[in-house]
Amino acid sequence: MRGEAIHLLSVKDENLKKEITLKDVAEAAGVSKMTASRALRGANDVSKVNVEKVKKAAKEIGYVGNHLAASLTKTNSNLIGVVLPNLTNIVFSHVMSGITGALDDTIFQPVFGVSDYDEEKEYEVIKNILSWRPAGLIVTGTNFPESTKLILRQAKIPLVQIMDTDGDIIDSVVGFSHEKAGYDMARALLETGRERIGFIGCIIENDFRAAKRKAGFIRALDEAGHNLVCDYNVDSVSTISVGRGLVDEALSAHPELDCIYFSNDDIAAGALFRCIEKQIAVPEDLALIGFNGMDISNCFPGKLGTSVTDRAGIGSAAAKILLRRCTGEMSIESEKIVLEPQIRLGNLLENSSSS
Amino acid sequence: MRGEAIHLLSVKDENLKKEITLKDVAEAAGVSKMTASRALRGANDVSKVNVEKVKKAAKEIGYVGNHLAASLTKTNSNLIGVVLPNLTNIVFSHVMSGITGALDDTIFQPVFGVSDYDEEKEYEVIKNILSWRPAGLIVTGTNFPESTKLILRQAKIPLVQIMDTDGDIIDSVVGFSHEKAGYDMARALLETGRERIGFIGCIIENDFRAAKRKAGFIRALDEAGHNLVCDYNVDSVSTISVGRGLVDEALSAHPELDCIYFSNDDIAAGALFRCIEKQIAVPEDLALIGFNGMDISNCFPGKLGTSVTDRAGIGSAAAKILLRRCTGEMSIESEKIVLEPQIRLGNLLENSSSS
DNA sequence: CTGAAAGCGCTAACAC
DNA sequence: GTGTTAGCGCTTTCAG
Repeated sequence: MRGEAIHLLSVKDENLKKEITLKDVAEAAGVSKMTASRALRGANDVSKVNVEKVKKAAKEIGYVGNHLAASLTKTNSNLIGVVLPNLTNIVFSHVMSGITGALDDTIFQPVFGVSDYDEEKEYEVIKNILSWRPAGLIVTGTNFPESTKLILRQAKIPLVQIMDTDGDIIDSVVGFSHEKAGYDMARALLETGRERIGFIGCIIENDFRAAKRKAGFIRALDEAGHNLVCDYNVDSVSTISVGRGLVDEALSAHPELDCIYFSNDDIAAGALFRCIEKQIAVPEDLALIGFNGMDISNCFPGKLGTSVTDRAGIGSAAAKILLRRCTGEMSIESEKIVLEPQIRLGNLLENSSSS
Repeated sequence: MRGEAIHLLSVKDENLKKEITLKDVAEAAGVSKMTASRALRGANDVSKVNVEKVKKAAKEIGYVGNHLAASLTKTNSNLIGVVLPNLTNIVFSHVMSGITGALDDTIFQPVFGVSDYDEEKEYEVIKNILSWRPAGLIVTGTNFPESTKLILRQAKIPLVQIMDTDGDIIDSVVGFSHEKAGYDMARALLETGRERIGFIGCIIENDFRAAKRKAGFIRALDEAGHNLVCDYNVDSVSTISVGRGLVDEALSAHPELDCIYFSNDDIAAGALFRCIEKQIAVPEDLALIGFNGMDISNCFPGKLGTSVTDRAGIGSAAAKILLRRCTGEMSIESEKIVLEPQIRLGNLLENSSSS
């Protein structure tokens, strides 16, 4: 019994002792902890001989630095917090991709949270991420409840809000006005002579940006003396099949439609697929307009209209702002970067009744 | 000069003093740091009165805990490392989504890294993430160079390899055999009577899984006494347009083709779009087979074949393994979870020459 | 149930 | 160039 207990103890001891620290590296290299520490980061004031010795020792004993401890000595860590509403929507994957791309080869690592378009959850996620004392934070959108804005401000770290420039801006922002994007597209469509325009969308609750595009779109129609011919909205995910179904419904209820504005490219593509089956000429008889300029918007080149957004560019620009503000002098001011979507109407331009 | 210096100092002091710590909470609540600490986590041995006092004080002074310091006292943090090859491919977004979903409402937060299918970079990313002393780690794939396997093993934390079950498994694994997936699909196609089968893929270097599917596919053809009629491979991203272009090329060079296997759904869909334009009957005259069962594989229901994979399920299962192993007794064993893809051939089944 | 002391692994600041 | 000292904010002992 006793022997076994001792054995267990020694095993446990071995596991605990396992953690290889800077001290071990220092001893193995025959220098002090400080010299080892300095040598392992970019050595400024360490002799070449010692740098070599330390790096060699570290590699040999398999030393893995402890960012936790290192960060504790500074006011914050080398983590960059990222809060996105969703990841199944590939738009945000592109954003995330832009962020990770910009953070490549830097000392920063993204810590990630998803809000699921839920304000409560978003608050909790942000709070949790702030507990890791990130050097900077990227959050999506400009519509936050007061409580969230409070902790964001109190964090006293560089903050970049992305995607949307319409609402409240706390610090820096990268994106564009979705209201304007919707407005501009409506103007462009009206210019091609289309007037009997409908809307079909998958705008889930709290997707403020899709709602803003729609609002801007309606505002432009209104200014031109038009209304939406029809207005369908479903709370769903499988957007291609939703587009297939709703375009059918819309066309039977409103055969006069000559254009439909969709909340995104997927649902517009779904509608196109259905129109191809029904042999409806797109865009000649019916223009279909999506949003984002994803790969799928080119499924049949020229057929779908869209606003091409630079998702990765937004993520990248946001991360770069943080890099500037976290590494450079703290004097760097807040920035506002607007990356306007590019309207692409394809064949619709060749078929405008005004030409 | 002197006055200014003092002023600057005092400003700096103010900023530094800014950090609100547990001590401040304790003082505000009139208890010791320890009582405050215990009260703020799930209090077991703290009087209800004190729990209330502490929580109230914390909220009032806007205290945000410091996970960095908390983690330093334990052997590792509440971070979960996640390393994926890529995020522009929506497959990995779905995986990530599954991971964050499973980590919701837990104390764990994902720390994220992208390898870009580059082994060097993957090694660096893993090493960097390990420096944050994560409680567990999720990595993609089963093909790692020796150096990477070494640090993975030395980390002594629960590890889950995802997506692929074919290669070297270090600890736990969630995914399926891509070799078998390719093999099974070829068998299924041969059973429908298709025999003049080609391959078109976007398999970038180090995308071991796509390569394994292709290898398994070829093995099944070989066993049945067949060869690939044609074999196109490009290193590109815009897969829809690649599919459009390559199917044209393949058909003019090999008009006898009755089936094409693609490396994924996007490129298969691109090919389908082109075939629709050319009025080629799919799948009657030409079967097109993708992989993953993404939304786009249903663009024209029944037309495309595919293997439906559960990406989110893989991410979720991997995260749950880590949760079990990080929170439960450490005695929990390694796990292997296989989530086989489901073959979906759509209209091809109704058109098989064997029926 | 509560508190005091010690220390997690590292680095800034100051000696030498 | 290099080493020593102190301490980041928290939690784990262990003593009340």
